Amino acid sequence: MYQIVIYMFSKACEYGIKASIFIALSSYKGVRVSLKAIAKEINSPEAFTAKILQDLVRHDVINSMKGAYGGFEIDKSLISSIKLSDIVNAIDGDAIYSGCGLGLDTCDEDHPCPVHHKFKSVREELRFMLENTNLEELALNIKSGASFLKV
Amino acid sequence: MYQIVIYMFSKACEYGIKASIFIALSSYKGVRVSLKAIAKEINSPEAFTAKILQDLVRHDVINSMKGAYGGFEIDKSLISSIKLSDIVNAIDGDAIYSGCGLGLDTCDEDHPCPVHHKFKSVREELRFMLENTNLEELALNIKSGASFLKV
DNA sequence: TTAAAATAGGATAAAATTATCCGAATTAAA
DNA sequence: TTTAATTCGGATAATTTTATCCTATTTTAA
Repeated sequence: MYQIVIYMFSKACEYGIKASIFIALSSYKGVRVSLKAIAKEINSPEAFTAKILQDLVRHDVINSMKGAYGGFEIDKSLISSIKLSDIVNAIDGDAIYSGCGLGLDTCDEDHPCPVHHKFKSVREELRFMLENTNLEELALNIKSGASFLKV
Repeated sequence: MYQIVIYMFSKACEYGIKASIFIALSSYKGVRVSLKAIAKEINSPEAFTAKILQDLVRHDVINSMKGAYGGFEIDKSLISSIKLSDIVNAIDGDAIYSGCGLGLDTCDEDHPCPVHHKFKSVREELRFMLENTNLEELALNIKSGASFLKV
C-alpha cells in the first residue's frame, strides 16, 4: 500500500497555492502577512512553508519584505494575472506537462506509451485549467465563502 | 526544485501497468513470463517489480506460479475485463479519487477547497478513463505497433 | 530424489520529499 | 542607536517512496 495515486500536486505545491491565495486576500486589504500567520491560516508547517514562499519570491509570484512589520504581499494590480500554472511552475519547475503517464523518456504522438492517447484529454483539461485559473478568482471565492482554505 | 508536478501515477503504478500489459500480451500467446523477462521488457528494477507483482497477484489481477517454468500470467478470457482502475487500485489502494487537490481532509461540494470545482472535470475525466480502459485494448495497441512499452 | 528455476517475503538501503532548527541579515519603530 | 520582529538560507532530521539483497518455499524435469 503506497500513497494516494492521483494527488495532482505535491505537498509543496499545495502549500504554495493556498499561501498565495491567502496572501492575495490580505493584499487586497492592503496588509502584508507574516509567515507565521500564513502557516497558521493554511495549516502548514512553518519552516517548510518558508522555503516554498522563498521559491515564489524568487520567481516573482509574490513579494517579501524583511524585518519588523515585514511579510509577504502581492501587488494588487497583478493578482488577476497570476495563473495557477505560474505558482506550480515556480515550485515544481517547468517540466509540468511534459511527463509521460508511464514514465517513458520518449513519449509523444509518434511514439506513444500505452496510455498516451487515453490521457490526452485529461492532460489537456488539466493544462487548460492551470493556465486559465487566476489568483483573483480563487481569492474572491474564499472571500465570498464559496470555497475554503481549511476545514 | 522538487519533482514533476502532475505525474499521474507513482512509479509503482507505472511499473504495475506496464507489467500487466506485457503479461497480457504473453498470455494471449499462452506463455507465462518470468519476473526477469518482465523487468527487462519494461525496464524496471527487478526486486521492486516483484513486490508490485505480488500486490497484483494478491488482488487477483494476475496469477503467479512458483517453481521452475513458473512465472506470471492472466486468464486469457479475463484480459478484456481488467480495467486500468483495477490495477491502480491494487497497487495504491482505493483512496484514488477521494483526495482533495489541495490536501484538505474535508473537501466536497458543500465545503470545497479553492480548486475543487476547477478540478472537477479533470478528476471526472481521469476517473472515466481509468474505469473505461481495459487491458485488452492496451495490449492490442502494443501488438499492432500503435504504442510502445519502452523507448 | 535431487537439482535447478522461479516466486514469496522479510530485512535493509538509497533516494526523494517533507519537515525542523538555528543563526545571519534586514527593517522599522521606539 | 538599540531592540524586536521578520525573512533568508544553510544544515540536518524524519518520512515516504523506490530499490536491493538474501533466504525460504515451491515446482518441474531429469
